[in-house]
Amino acid sequence: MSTRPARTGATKQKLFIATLNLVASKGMASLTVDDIAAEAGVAKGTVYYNFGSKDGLIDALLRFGLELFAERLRAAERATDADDILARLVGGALEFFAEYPAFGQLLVSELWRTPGQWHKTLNLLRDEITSIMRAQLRRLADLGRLPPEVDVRTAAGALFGTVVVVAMDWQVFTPERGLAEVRDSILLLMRGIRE
Amino acid sequence: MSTRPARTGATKQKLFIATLNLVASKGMASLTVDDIAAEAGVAKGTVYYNFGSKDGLIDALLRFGLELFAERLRAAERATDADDILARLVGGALEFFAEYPAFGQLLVSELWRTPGQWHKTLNLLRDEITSIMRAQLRRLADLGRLPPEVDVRTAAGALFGTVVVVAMDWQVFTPERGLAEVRDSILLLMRGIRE
DNA sequence: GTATTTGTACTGACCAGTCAGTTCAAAGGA
DNA sequence: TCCTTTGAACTGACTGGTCAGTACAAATAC
Repeated sequence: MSTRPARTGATKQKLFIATLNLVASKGMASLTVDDIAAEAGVAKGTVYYNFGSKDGLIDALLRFGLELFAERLRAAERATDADDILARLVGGALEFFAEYPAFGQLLVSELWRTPGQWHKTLNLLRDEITSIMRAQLRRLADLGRLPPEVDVRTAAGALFGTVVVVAMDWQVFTPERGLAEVRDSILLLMRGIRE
Repeated sequence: MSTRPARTGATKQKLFIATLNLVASKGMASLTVDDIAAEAGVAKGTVYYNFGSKDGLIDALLRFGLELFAERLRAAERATDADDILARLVGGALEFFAEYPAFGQLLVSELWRTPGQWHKTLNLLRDEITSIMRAQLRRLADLGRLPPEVDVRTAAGALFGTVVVVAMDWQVFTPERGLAEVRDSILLLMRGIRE
């Protein structure tokens, strides 16, 4: 292909990282384009050259991050048995949030916002995530590990909510806990509430 | 308590409702004091007379709403058996989100934001909510319905996350489903993933 | 007669987005 | 080899609008 998209990519990535850093330290509310540019060591105009608008930047960042997230989840597709499916779904999600905690924050604070310009993008990407989860839950159901009356869509939502909230709590309140420990708590819980 | 000046309460409530209406229709991002005052049919100065600042208004609204939420959850305290505990926790939460969907939106989009002025308030109130959940989950554990190795704190987080996400999805995507149906999906799911 | 509300006009900070100008590496002559 | 051109990438001072918060005198409740 073309000889050097490397340069373009570098600037965009610097801006992504700067944005995530600022979200982590100052929060989404006080995120200004001036700050992002300064943090990235780049002129404000560069942001507009590369992304067109602040919304464009956030939109691209969301796509970028959710693609990484989806990749982690797809690890579950390679699972061989039922226990492995759930363990990989939950573990993959936790891995992602451990690696990009600021992204979790960004995701959670934007996902259910009513009208933002990038709401459409988000719902699209959310569908991608939950469809991966739904597919794996359907496998679980086929293996007889999920009662047939359970609505897979609801289950996917519940799984997503559980993992996101537990991951955020983990990062914020008990970061000293290991990933495996947190993952196993969730798995144990999911198998543990019985009749 | 002191005899309540009904009038003050009325104005404050009008402002709460107006704020929730605007959050529902236009989102949190474009929420202005001028709009809120207009929506409530009140002068801008009145907002400042009653709440001191925009943050003061949001802060008070958050306290107000989370207190209502906590009340719904406390219904679980009156549960007699184990199944009833979970059903009331989940049902109470869903009831609340069905009645005040805008509040769910507000809650979710602000809860994990890093530094906002009212973040401290939110975490305080969040503790109130999860401590109610923790107490009930401990009861479940005492009744032998939760494996002793399950960390109650994690379980409370998971339950909270599940209910919030499922409730938001319900309101946004399938509002035609009945509350009982959604509640039962969640309960079924919680009891359904087995070894 | 005190507490609350109104209406209008104002200030000043803040910030997304613009744009005329700069930099520089590669392409293309001569 | 040296000059010229091209254009993509980048710069940062500037603009224009928005909005939280203020001021305050008059009106209206309680």
